[in-house]
Amino acid sequence: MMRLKHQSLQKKMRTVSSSPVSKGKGTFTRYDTSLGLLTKKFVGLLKCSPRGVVDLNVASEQLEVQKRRIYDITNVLEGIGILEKKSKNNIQWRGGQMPEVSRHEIQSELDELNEQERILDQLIQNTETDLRQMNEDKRHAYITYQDLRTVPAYKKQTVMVIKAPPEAHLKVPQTNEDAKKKYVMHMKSDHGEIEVFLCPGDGSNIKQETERIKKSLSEKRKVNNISTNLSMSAASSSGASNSKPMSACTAHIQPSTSSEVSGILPHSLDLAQLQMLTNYEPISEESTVSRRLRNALISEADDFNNYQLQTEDQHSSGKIIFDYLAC
Amino acid sequence: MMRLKHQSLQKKMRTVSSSPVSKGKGTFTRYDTSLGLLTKKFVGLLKCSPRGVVDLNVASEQLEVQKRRIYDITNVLEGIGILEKKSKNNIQWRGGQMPEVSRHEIQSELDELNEQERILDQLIQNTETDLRQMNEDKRHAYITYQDLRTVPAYKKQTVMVIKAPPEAHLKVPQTNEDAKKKYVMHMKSDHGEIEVFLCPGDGSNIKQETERIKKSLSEKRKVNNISTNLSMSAASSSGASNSKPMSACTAHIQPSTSSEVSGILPHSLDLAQLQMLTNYEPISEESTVSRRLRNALISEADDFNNYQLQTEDQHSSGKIIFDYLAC
DNA sequence: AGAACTTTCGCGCCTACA
DNA sequence: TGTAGGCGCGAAAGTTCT
Repeated sequence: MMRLKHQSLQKKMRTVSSSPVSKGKGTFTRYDTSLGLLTKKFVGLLKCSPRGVVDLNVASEQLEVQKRRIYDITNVLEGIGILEKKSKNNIQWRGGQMPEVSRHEIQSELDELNEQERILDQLIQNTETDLRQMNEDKRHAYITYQDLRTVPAYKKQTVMVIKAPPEAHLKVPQTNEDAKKKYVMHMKSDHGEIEVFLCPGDGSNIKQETERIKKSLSEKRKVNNISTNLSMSAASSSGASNSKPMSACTAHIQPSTSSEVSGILPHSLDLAQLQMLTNYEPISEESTVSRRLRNALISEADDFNNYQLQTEDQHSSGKIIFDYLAC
Repeated sequence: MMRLKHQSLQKKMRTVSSSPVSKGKGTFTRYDTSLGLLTKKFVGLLKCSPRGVVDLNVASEQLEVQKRRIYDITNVLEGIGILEKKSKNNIQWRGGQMPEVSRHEIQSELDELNEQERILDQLIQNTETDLRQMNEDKRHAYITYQDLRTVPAYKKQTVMVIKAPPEAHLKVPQTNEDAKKKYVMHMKSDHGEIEVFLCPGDGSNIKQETERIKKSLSEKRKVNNISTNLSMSAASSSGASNSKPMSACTAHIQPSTSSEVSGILPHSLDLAQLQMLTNYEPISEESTVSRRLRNALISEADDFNNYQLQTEDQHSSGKIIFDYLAC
């Protein structure tokens, strides 16, 4: 082969091409003669060669490069097995499968996921069993004020415990002025009574909140809708002893019964309620929590749109209704 | 990066490996440090790297090569698009499809084959049509002595025209002493008569051949087998006028009819016979021609083994039999 | 903006090998 | 006695630090 000491002539006027930042016209960057680009060209040449056979000398002059560079390419491609030296100066493309890198890796990832699924299935199984057992013996199916206050996610929240029959409906509709500290809550029961317990944070203005609810309840009862204003920041943020005696507010709302406030949570809660109270995650973001709450509590009825109307009709026929408003 | 002026230390004791002719122990050939092998190693390293990501520095020391070499590899692999520079000093394997070289070629080959099939279908179609038409109007369904003699492949052959009913059987069994100039031919017909015409080459010993056959026929008729000796070289090899009057030998073989020799081919041939006579190729090799002939003439029955026995039974009940022997 | 490094890699010298 | 190809120099291209 030719021995060229310093032939700057070789670098003659290149066909003006280059992808990355080839500014100026006559200026050609390193990219123009790069191995990568050359490889592309080489493969292109291979593409239109019959049988995928290429003569290296031909390639060399066709691509206007020293043969030395061609060797670089063929050697590597041969290395990964997609090329084949057919004879002197002749290589041939060999389609075939690529080395299938990271196959083992995909496999292990798959195994991992399978194991994960298995574990989750196991957990579901366990939980179902537990629930079944728990449902059979409800003697200890209750929670205390302490239990509730221990839930980290509820620590700085205003917490209300609602006791209602299974078929009861609860809705927390999307407020017009979203993202505002204003929450509305509707609830109705066809067969049993609804009880609402306020579980304020420690040391805060319990009395104030309780008073508000009481006031609101007694006021609104005449109008079918019982609502109350309760600032969300009312719950104190200063942590203190959790072991103090239960302090809650209960609102029994029945047409024939007057509302009252109790300092003790009832000894038995409905299963569904228990679930919704214990099934929490340690998430502190308010919006998330409230959204989760909404999702958790709303039952079958999506026809709550008609709710307001129905209320009026059914109130006098023994239905229980409770509406709550906080801003 | 380190600048190594002439570090023969770099080429230290290699891990003893090498596939092609690595003789001696300490001796390591160029192959040990070849780009091809290095590429294999590199891919191997890639294989067990999580996510197919590899740090070039790590690869460099792991494979015990200058980083420069790694660049050679990555650049080429990047060129064909199965690697990707993820960031400085980091590349990532990209599975994906290979450039699919010579796809266009396969496609064109496919097109070509399809076209070829189309043409063949067309030819079959035409032939069928022609045959149908020909069968409807047999007025011109005959060939002359000239026609036969014009067929180049038969020019130096001894040619016999056989006229027999469609259901007739013909067999040219494999001779024991193969490749010898000895041919045997059996033929039988259940319903119609068999006619055999000899079409000798021009100027040759027609009379001799004819006489032989006649003699043989009359001799063997009593023994059920009609055979004749006929040297294959009898047909002349000196080409002359093809237009001379038809000269052939006909053998009518019927139990109740005496054999005769006619100088003229009959005016109508059976379709199948026409086919077998005209369907030739310009092949001059004798063995090929005879094999083709055999294939063309043998009909359904491969049970010709029983032939000799059957012959005796059926000869008297109106079956026609013709055997021919040439050596 | 540009000095000071680092990384990338074109390029062709030079030799193992046939 | 060439070819095939290892090998590393030194410059271009990128980064980081003034």
